[in-house]
Amino acid sequence: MEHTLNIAKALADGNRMRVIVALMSRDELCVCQITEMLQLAPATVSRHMTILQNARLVQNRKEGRWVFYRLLKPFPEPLYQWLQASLAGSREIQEDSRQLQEILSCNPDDLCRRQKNRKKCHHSH
Amino acid sequence: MEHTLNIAKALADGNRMRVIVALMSRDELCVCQITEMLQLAPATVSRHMTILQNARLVQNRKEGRWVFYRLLKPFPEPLYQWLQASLAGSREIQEDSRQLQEILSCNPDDLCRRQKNRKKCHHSH
DNA sequence: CCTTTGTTTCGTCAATTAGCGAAACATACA
DNA sequence: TGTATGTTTCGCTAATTGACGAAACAAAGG
Repeated sequence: MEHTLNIAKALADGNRMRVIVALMSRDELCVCQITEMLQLAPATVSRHMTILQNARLVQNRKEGRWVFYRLLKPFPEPLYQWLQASLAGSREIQEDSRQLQEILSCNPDDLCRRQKNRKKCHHSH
Repeated sequence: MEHTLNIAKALADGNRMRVIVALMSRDELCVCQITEMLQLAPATVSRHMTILQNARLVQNRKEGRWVFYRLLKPFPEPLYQWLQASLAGSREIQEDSRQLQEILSCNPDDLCRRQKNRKKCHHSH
């Protein structure tokens, strides 16, 4: 039961659920892109991704300085269908999807620059 | 997303997952029977069942002093299939199933008497 | 009524978890 | 080799959660 329970625990967090659903239609996402979508500290995102990876829901691929995550294949089919059916109409998920289009339209470099600027901005407060 | 997340949270606990799986093959179970299976305090079991009910995974029916819980229909089909497939071979679940046969073989009265005896036994330590 | 009994609610405590910043790591590039 | 940059690990804090016992509730039966 342990593995099944780990999957349930991995999904029992709103941010992690958003990531999984995002990956269901996006093939792969870089950590910095996920960070942008969730609006969390990189350290926090990294921690979430580790939990998802330990639950064997995602896998990662390094490319230079970037780490890209994707769903681990084979992804449990019933789980996939459940999330798909349950969250298709969710406002938050749709908003994530819309924002991801924006995020993906610029390359990771620009994205990370944008994040750095935001950080500076926060410090000025 | 809130409802979907509530379901994931409801399943993200070993004891609650055991209850759901037990109800997948047992139609309905009394609180005292679930208490016997999980070996937890009645108050704790009641709390778990409330969480499952708020997630709309179970419903209850009162009969005299007893409260029987069953899966709420319609139970999300993909979720049902996922649990079925993932936990069919689980040692713990099989052990629960075996023990439930025992529990169900005596009527609730005897069961609760047994629980009371165990409680007295604990006090004597 | 009053007692018994099964369940739930409440209050509390210990354990777990999500979040962050700082520091460590790792990789590219000057 | 040194610096910049993306990611992860570590240490800590605040919030959440699971567990229990005591007390409240609800239903049956003397």
